[in-house]
Amino acid sequence: MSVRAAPGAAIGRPLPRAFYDRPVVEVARELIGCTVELEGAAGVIVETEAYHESEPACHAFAGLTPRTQTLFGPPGRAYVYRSYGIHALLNAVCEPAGVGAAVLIRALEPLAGIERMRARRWPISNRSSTGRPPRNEDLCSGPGKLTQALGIELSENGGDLRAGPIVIRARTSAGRDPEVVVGERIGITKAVELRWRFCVADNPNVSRPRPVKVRSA
DNA sequence: CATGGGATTGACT
DNA sequence: GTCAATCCCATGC
Repeated sequence: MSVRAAPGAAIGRPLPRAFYDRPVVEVARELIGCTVELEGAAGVIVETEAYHESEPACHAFAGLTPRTQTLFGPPGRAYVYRSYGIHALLNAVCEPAGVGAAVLIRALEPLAGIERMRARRWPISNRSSTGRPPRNEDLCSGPGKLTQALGIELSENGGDLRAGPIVIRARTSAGRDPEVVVGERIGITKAVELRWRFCVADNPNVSRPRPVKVRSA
């Protein structure tokens, strides 16, 4: 990246298409520390997983279908799909057009618009007299939670992650590189042995289960 | 057209 | 630890 964030800037410039036009596991590792934002709500990526058409856990494994069109499209777009009938999950499409691959964004550290996130995660209808507002580390600590917190809907599918509405920005040069650990992907039944999950070590916003093995990446 | 299975979460035993 | 909610879509008849 030739352009450096201005001094004091909280976040960097949007990641270029070329960033995503690379092997998906590499991109998953390097998205750690970047930021996701939508309409004033933003967070730092602390957990990702890679998916590639060559392995059966990836939706693109089934080939080009109406569902996987975005996955096989140009890199740098959002692939948003509904999971378990309830949650919208956010992915960043990677590798050249024609190759089905994406990085699942699994957890964020809330950075901006936090009260808005809390309101989305704790609507009036869900409040009981005994319940307490969710802690910050419960707002985005899972792929379904973070899309709810940011207000990401299925209509964002196919959107350009450089132009928005969802924007992913580069990590700033300020601060140390986070220590990243790798592990097996979560919630899948096929190709479970691939260690394509990347997490910031000891970050409370990472989803459960936390990686057992602590191998530095 | 009917069926079944999720890249999850939260409530409950 | 178990389990249901609920929608999209892939698959098969």
